[in-house]
Amino acid sequence: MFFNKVPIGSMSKCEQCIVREFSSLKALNKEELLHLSDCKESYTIKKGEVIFEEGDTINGIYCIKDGVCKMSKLSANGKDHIVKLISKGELLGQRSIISDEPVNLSAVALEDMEVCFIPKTEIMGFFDKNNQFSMNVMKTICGDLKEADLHSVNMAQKTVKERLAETLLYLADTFGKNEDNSLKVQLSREELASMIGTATESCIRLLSDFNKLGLIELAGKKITLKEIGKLKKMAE
Amino acid sequence: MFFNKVPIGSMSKCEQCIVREFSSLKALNKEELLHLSDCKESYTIKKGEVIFEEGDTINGIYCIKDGVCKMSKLSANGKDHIVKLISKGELLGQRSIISDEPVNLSAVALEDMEVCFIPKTEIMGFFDKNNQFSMNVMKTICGDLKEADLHSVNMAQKTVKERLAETLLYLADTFGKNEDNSLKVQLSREELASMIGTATESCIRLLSDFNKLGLIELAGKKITLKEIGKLKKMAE
DNA sequence: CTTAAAATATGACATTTGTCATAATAATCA
DNA sequence: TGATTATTATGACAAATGTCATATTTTAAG
Repeated sequence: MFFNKVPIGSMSKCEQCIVREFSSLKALNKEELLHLSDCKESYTIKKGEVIFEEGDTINGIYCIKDGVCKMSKLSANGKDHIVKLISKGELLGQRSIISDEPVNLSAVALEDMEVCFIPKTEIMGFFDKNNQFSMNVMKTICGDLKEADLHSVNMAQKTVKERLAETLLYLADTFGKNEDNSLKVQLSREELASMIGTATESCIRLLSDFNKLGLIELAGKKITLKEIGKLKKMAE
Repeated sequence: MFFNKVPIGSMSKCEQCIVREFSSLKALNKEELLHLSDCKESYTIKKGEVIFEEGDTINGIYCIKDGVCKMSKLSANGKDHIVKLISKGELLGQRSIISDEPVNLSAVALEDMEVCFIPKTEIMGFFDKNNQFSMNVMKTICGDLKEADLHSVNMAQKTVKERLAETLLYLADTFGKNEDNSLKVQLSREELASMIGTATESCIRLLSDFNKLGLIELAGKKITLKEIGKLKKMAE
């Protein structure tokens, strides 16, 4: 890993970290948090940097303090497929650590990020001693599983147009909008296509159609949703 | 639930149940198994019967002693999509119990089944007191999650032909073959189509093509894989 | 066994989506 | 800034897939 390690001086104490409250880590007690502060490492990751790649063995999990990254998988035909986006407050790499297997997805920063790396030994200790933490992790993974099942049904049953509408709404709901009302996460057309599982040209074409229909507004990379209701109907 | 409850006399003790060894329940100790024997209920389920339906609240999990069932989800367009098949040795409903939510998939028997119902309270007790059990469940769900992610990538990136080849191989690998070498699990064309996410006609047509190419052999509902190697290549 | 119903099969055609070519625009860098 | 490259956009066409119609076969029911 070649990230910028944030110097000691600016390292925040886990106890005071708000982000922690949004993840399974909220179950940790004072003592555990103090210990965690000592062994975690803070990193800044620049847009486009790879956190880990499919097949890598990781030795801990990443707690995302800020920013968004894409989780993708290389398909047999050589195309990258974005399986999901992960953002502030989520943990990265839990599955790999629990299964004791290499990661099955690649993680790449979509914008500048701040993350904390928590060593595997530490996590395993929490599993061992803190039942609530284990339950939290289990619930998170169960939520992920539900999402994933729903996702494959959508991929299998919905048209590209429906999937595009749905994805745009998801991006707006999950990552919010800028002051000018445009989507906060900026994806290239290629990335968007790779999320909905279609060719880049098809994605561009449909965006163009949506634009002409007045459902969205395109301005360079910026996408603004204009007719949420109609988009919802379109996503079925 | 309206299954046939197997009378006390024929109820097997969990301690002697071999199937248990294949699931997370293998972590249970003697004492826990004795307690489990007392509170579990055995059922036989006939082919086609519904174990639970999407949205149902279940009050425990099912341990599958024998048989195969399909887990499906209704998509917005009204079509049923089969997300996965579950068979002997697997637990049904873990996600729902852990998340404390209704089930998100329906479970329907594809053949006659034997299952044991284990009440939620019992499971929660195991989570509380038996760390190894919790870890086993976590690992199982992590495996499911990995599968599910791979599944959506396949749905998104592969052609119907590739998905059909892949699914046939999966059925052979996972559920085995009869003495005549035909696939053990018998799915209707409609069900097969619903697994690979395509129209029934398209599925039939492709099976027909595979047949003409000598890759498989069709005899009524029976499907026999003749050219595993070529099918693997086809599935990419 | 006969008949009705369901499942499987096939053809014809429309629609969706992918691919390749090329143009227009935006971003990057010397 | 100007040149170069990457991204976005659009057209033309081919390939894949869905839909509807209609046989044919299999299964179930009486």
